[in-house]
Amino acid sequence: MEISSRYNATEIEERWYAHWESRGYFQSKPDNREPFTIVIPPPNVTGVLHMGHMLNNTIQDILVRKARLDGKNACWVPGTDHASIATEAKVVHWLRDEKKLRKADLTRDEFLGYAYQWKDKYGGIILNQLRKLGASCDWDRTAFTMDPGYYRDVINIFIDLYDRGKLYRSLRMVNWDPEAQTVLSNEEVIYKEEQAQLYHITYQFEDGSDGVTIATQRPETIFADVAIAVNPKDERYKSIVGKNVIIPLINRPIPVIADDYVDIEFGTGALKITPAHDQNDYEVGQRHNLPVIDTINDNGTINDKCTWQPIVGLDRFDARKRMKDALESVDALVKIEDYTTNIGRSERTNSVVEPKLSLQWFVNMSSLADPALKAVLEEEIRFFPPSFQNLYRNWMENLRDWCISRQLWWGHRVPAWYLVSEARGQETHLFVAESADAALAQAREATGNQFLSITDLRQDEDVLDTWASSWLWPISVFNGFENPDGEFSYYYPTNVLVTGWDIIFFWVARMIMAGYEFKGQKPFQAVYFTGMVRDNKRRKMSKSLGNSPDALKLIEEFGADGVRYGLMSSAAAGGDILFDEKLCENGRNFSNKLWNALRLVKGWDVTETAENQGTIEKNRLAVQWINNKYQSVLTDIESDFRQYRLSEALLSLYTFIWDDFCSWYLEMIKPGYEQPIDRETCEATLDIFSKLMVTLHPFMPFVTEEIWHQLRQRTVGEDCMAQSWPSVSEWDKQLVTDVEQAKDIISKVRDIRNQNQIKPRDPLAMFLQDSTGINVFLGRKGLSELLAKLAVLSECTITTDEPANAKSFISGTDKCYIVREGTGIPARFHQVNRGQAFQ
RNA sequence: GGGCGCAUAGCUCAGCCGGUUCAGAGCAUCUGCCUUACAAGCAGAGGGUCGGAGGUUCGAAUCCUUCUGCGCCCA
Repeated sequence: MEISSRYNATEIEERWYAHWESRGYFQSKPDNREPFTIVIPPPNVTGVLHMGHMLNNTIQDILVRKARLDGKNACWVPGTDHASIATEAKVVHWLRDEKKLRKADLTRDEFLGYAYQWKDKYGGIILNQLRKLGASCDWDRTAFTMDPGYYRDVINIFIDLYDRGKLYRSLRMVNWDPEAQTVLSNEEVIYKEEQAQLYHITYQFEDGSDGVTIATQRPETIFADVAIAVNPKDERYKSIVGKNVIIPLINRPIPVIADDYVDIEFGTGALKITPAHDQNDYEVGQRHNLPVIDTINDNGTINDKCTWQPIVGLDRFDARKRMKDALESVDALVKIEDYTTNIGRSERTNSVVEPKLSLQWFVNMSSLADPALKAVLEEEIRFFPPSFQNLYRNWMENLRDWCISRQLWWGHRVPAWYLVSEARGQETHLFVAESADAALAQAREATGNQFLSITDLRQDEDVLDTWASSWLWPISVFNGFENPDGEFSYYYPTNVLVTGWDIIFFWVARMIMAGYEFKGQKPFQAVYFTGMVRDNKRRKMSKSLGNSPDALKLIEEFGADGVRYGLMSSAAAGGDILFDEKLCENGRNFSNKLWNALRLVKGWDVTETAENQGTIEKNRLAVQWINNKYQSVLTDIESDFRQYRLSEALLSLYTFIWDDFCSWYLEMIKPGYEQPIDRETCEATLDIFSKLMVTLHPFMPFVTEEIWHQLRQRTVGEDCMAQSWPSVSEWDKQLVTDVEQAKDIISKVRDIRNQNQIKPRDPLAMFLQDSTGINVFLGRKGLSELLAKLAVLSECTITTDEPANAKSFISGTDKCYIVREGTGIPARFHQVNRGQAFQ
């Protein structure tokens, strides 16, 4: 049969994926085997595959395939996240651009109808793309964070936390995204240094005398000021504490107060206090019983609490532009200076986040954090690499309560009801319940009014933060809340979570909290943190930069195996990957190398026995060597897997296959042109080749499956992915060492050829300096034949004298001499060795 | 401002609970090859005071101190 000299990935990959699926290899059901469980970090339901997903899912697939080969009951649960804010933003844009609809003009139900349309159209695209990568997920288990059962779990957990006093509603300073018009958690605000300007503004005393100069970056907020604060230790201002100053332009008097919070060094040492628009100012205001004047609307425009009319209705940034001239007109502006400061922007909309006082739902973190912190510090949950423990601890020890309500519609609606009779934001009765009816029953009891009806209640409009649902993922996908004694008890805790370190707080920490809080158990044994995929300039790959290659095109070009290789070959756990297509090219080339090794092996004619005894011994030595060295490599790989050093495992396999198996072993046993090979060697070669395919399978599943089947006639179900991982046994270290030395000698002979322009085919004579060691070495059966074949020697003998005209080199402690045919070979060697032809 | 981490070949990194895989790998570079599996290839080669300085030790890339330069997290 003619086999193409190039390996063609695309046609082969599709075929084998379909085959595996049809055989049901990806499916898992509880049985008496040891389980190996991974839950996928659910991608955004309407997302598309990018480099980060490919890296992350390749790693999971490697671990799952390895576990299957190890005979474990491997279960990889796929699924998607509803991604509340991200998806809602996409739906809003879609409605605006294509349907010419504004969210504000739709009812909640109408909007959700459209959102589901969107989800049905784009949801799950990414899961199909994962199939192209070879991901061996149990697709029957595909979960979604808003599936009915999952939804119920999220709501019940809300109620449970509320009932146990760990979840509450409170008016607090929050991060407000004026564009999305929702609150954000601290983790959703990205702080970056930006150029800004510091306005030095003078507030005169009430009597019109000089006054105090403050520095602010936000001059438009002076109308919300309620005080000027100075440090009580600041000599400059001691005398004015207690006096009043007036806000420029509106001439409203405010007191000068003293508070330790003020930094004497910063700006002028005097600070304007604006409790509605700054977290720290809010706290200062609380301490001094100051009022709160909120001058900014939810959408970021100035409202009429601002008593300076010219900016009312303007966006806060447009308002700021008006301040320079206005302040100058009343002589209040001392100067404007440039400075750099950290500005917080919304992770989703990139708009500048507004600190804002708002009534929201919070989860009390302190009681949840303790066991979660302990578990990681005591390595009940192991982190790879372990250095992420520090980051984790740092965050866990400085936790603030988690704001879990969001002013969005797409998501799990807060299961709280209020009395219609009580004004919004002023509710004194809360009814937290799994349904309106249950809330009504509570309401009737609480009010003593049996005539209350559903219409007397209104449900909270908000939905929950996405992470307030995904923190239940490892539990809920196994139905661990409704049926804790079912398969949940078999699969949980899961074995390993593979995710990017950038969501260690959002998700990893919270899953750990949820595991202990709701199940009293960790959610996973280990966390493998992947690095970020960056371009070769170290920039994070992103759509906006356009530096991210199209994932599917990469797979088309290099094959899924090639891309998997490319991603893994440079991906130490936790370390960032500087991605280069070159890496995938190496992977594709590796597939091709394997393919050509197959072509060689399949091209041989087989005879029952080798042509002579020397060949038999040489081949047996080669076979023993490759099998023994394989054991040593396999031992390393096992150890690498235990430590999640997947990149190292792949690299040592790559080196072993390419260098030892292809470049050395196959050359050792390769018969001469159009010569047959003996059956014993051929069979041994097919065996080791097959084992190599099994070992490489987790990393490069497609090409290994294809070659596995080409190597031998296989029975139905005898597939590479369904094999047993080869077992590790002791190996003959001396044998391996001896052949390694033979390789060293051969390389050095080749180097001598190179340096002396001796053609590879010109035979040379080699003499080894007599010693005990070299006698044992050369006495090994087949070894001199091996040297003779690969170094192309006419003879290979031990000598006590240095031959004339010899080139010499040292291998280990042994001295070797090379002599060109007919130029310096001692006569007695001719007599002894002539006629013992090496092939 | 508080904390964590990194610095090893031209590039990307491994080694880092001290001594026989200790100076490594891949890529890149150079030399020679269209040698009947593979040019997506083959055979070779060069290249590093392990960031600087000091210390502990019989012995340091590895441990300690300090300096320099970079990165990250939190405020």
